[in-house]
Amino acid sequence: MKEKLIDLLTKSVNSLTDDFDSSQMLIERPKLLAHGDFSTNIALTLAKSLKKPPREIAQLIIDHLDESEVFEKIEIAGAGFINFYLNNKALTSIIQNILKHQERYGSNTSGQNEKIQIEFVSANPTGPLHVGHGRGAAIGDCLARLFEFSGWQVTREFYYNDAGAQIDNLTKSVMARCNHIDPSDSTFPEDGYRGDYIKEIADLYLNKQKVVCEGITIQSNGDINDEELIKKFSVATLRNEQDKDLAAFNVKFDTYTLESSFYESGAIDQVVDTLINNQLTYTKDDALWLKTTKFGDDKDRVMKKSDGAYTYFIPDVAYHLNKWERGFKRVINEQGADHHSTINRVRAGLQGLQKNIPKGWPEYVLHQMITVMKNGEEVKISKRAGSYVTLNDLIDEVGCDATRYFLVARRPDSQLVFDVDLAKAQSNDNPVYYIQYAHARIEAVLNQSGEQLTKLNQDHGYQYQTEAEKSLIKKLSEFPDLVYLACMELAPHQIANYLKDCAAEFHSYYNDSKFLVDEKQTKLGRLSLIYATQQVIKNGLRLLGISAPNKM
RNA sequence: GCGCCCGUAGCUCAGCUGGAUAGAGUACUUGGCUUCGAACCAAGGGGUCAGGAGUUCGAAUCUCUUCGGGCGCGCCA
Repeated sequence: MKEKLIDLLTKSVNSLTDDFDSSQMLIERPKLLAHGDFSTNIALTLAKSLKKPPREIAQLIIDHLDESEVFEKIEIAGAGFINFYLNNKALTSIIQNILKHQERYGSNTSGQNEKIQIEFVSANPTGPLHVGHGRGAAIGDCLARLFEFSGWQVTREFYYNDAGAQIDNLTKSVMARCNHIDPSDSTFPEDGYRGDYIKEIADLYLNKQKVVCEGITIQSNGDINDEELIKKFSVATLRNEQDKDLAAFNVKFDTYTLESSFYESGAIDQVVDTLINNQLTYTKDDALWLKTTKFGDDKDRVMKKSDGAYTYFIPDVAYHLNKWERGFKRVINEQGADHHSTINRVRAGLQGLQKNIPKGWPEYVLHQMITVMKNGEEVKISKRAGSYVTLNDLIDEVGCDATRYFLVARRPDSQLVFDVDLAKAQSNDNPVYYIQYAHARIEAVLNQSGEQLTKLNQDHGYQYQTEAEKSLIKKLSEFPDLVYLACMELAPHQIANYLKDCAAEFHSYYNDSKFLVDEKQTKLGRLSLIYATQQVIKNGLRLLGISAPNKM
């Protein structure tokens, strides 16, 4: 529809002037129904070069427009906007188009089946997932769904930092608990993790339990001095916990990659050798440095510490090289904004390998921190202090659907305040129920209609004329564009907001019109509209990973 | 001090590549169920889009600047 309009307008304008850059032409969907179904500013942008008043140009464009069967009327408004109003045939075809494509309505093939990897959550296996990880999980998973819907071959990946200093801290913490050292005790490891879950792991270990992670069984022997075993046991236990939480959050991953695997495969040594060979390193203070400033970083970074261990970012570079070698031309990393400084380093390290990896690769979506409020006070999230708002708690108390909606409905880069009491107390006022209610309400009407649903996608000849009807149809027709945009802009929150608007249009229509009327044509016409609405809501909710219940 | 993000209604937040009268939820005040699901709808009040300057037909949106908040700036990840 839009393409057709662009085509018509371009032809018209070309007959008026040779000097026309079609990129200046903006076709939009006006917010107000009174401004039509489509609108263009073209006359305004041409005013200067043609040296004529915009409204006069607008009239000329309309005069030169090829007759189209799609529009009921075309008018000039305001400073020189041209507004297009769809006729009934076009409105009906929008509905029929939705009913024809069903669960594929809104999808597109812009991805051309290219591979894309989305890495998200990637929490360290040092504690349960908290609300911040939940935000990452919700955003990352919705992005993945958006890309799938846009014709991409998506791989969801989770990266475990199971090597490095934080794992040593974890191990020491569990060992301390095995020795019955309380976190308040002065001999408890200074950088240790103090949460109660550490004690639970220690108890399991002391009771000689076994833990199975990714098919590998780790059997505790209860030996409180077996550091290596305690490490493996703790990491495996926590990974299982995290996987369980994610499963409860309706998030699944295709692949898991372990930081330790790059040590074992020698990939890290290779990266270091390459960087040394490319003469991008130097030694200072007994440490090995990488000249990341050559690639836009604000200072050089230590690769290898004076004690011989690598800093975290070398494994990160090796990991991303691995992603590149796996053939992902697009990689999106979803992570918390507190990690934003790694972006430059990872990209710099990759450039330093001189393997023709694009400068802006990989892409990043950063979500801002969440302030958690409880009992009117801010809860500081700190794994080390053991104060927590776990994702698991939220799912238990607020529900998976509501939690997902809440965490994905805001722009990733807005700092959001998650008031736990409010989310619990007002769970019935959560917008997600408003949307689901629309879906269930339509289901109830369709059930009582006594009509075969397959009859609804035949031409019934009904005239859509009320504001509520036109406004709802317009909203439904925007869905495919919106999906495309949300995907391009890596902004899944737009889907959430759209669904709320869409549900509002429906509820408004519901109170405005009766569907189950005697007059057959009216009944079929209206039912097909709400049937299409239900389909769009269902498709949208699926993109958010939220259920679309028929009853609630 | 330097870098990134943000500042929109009392509160929580939308506002698409600059467009027409800046929107929604919540809270507050009213009205609407003997008939398709009231977890709903309709109406009302509530704004210096943090302040200032610039760019242009046109700015919440782009640029600069001041102020305010968050995050990062480690041989932690």
